[in-house]
Amino acid sequence: MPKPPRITEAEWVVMDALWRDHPQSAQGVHDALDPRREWTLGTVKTLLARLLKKGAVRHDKEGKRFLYRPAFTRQACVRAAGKDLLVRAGRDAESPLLAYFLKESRIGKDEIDELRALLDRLEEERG
Amino acid sequence: MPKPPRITEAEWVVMDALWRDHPQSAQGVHDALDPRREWTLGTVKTLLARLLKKGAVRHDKEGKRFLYRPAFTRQACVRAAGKDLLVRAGRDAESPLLAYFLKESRIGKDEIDELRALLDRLEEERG
DNA sequence: GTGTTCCGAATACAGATGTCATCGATCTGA
DNA sequence: TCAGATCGATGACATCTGTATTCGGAACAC
Repeated sequence: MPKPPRITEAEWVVMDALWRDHPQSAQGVHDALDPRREWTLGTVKTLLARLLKKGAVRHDKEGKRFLYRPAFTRQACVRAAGKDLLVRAGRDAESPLLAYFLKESRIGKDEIDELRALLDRLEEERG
Repeated sequence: MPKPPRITEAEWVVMDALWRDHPQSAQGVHDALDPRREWTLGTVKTLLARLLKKGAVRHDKEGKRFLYRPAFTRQACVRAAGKDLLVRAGRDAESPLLAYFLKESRIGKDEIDELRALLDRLEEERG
């Protein structure tokens, strides 16, 4: 199972559109973007081409054009990015980082329960 | 209270050395780096200059040379980087990201308890 | 005082990134 | 069959990043 490649900021925007809905044509991705981000179709095409080259998306021909789809789940990419951050930030930063994320995130009751269960399991493992 | 600027991967390495020990000269930072990262002194100087320009470090002259020190705490920079990631990854990714961090991080019992308390407080707030 | 050493400043340069425009092929409708 | 409308491919180009060198001056060593 290959690892997700590193995805740049602009590329995340395109991936996000594809995770929300796929397969999609370049035009479809462009249409799906928040219009406040005034990208031309050309920009979207370039990003798709780069994502294709680095293996983050796949495409199949459908008639005259291509339909794109993510090659990795959002979760896998998020994890890879998270790992990158952890490595950069260093051990000393883990706990504050977690606390920060907890406070900032909008998770609801279900997720809170899930995380609590996770903590219980963690505690058990680590003794 | 200014926000920490965005810090690139190579720059993190230099910041890490400064957070560990400061103020330090460019030479001192270079000496402090893991030697497996075979950077020349020149590379370190360039990175320090860039960090200075973007306001991530400050320096004071000490005789012939400069002594550098971080302009922001590690925590502040880590948080800024974490926020960046949250924004990029999108709402859907928050919970998996948290779960991943919990599993991957090496936090100990005390931190686990702290996080549990944080979850309790969160639940209360959100109802 | 002259050579040597160390420093910061400036410059270099390839590759990554953000953003677009152009081109040639193809499909579409009159 | 001919004018548009679309596509993907390719090129463009400024900025950012990673990595390193060169230069002119200050300090030190004799």
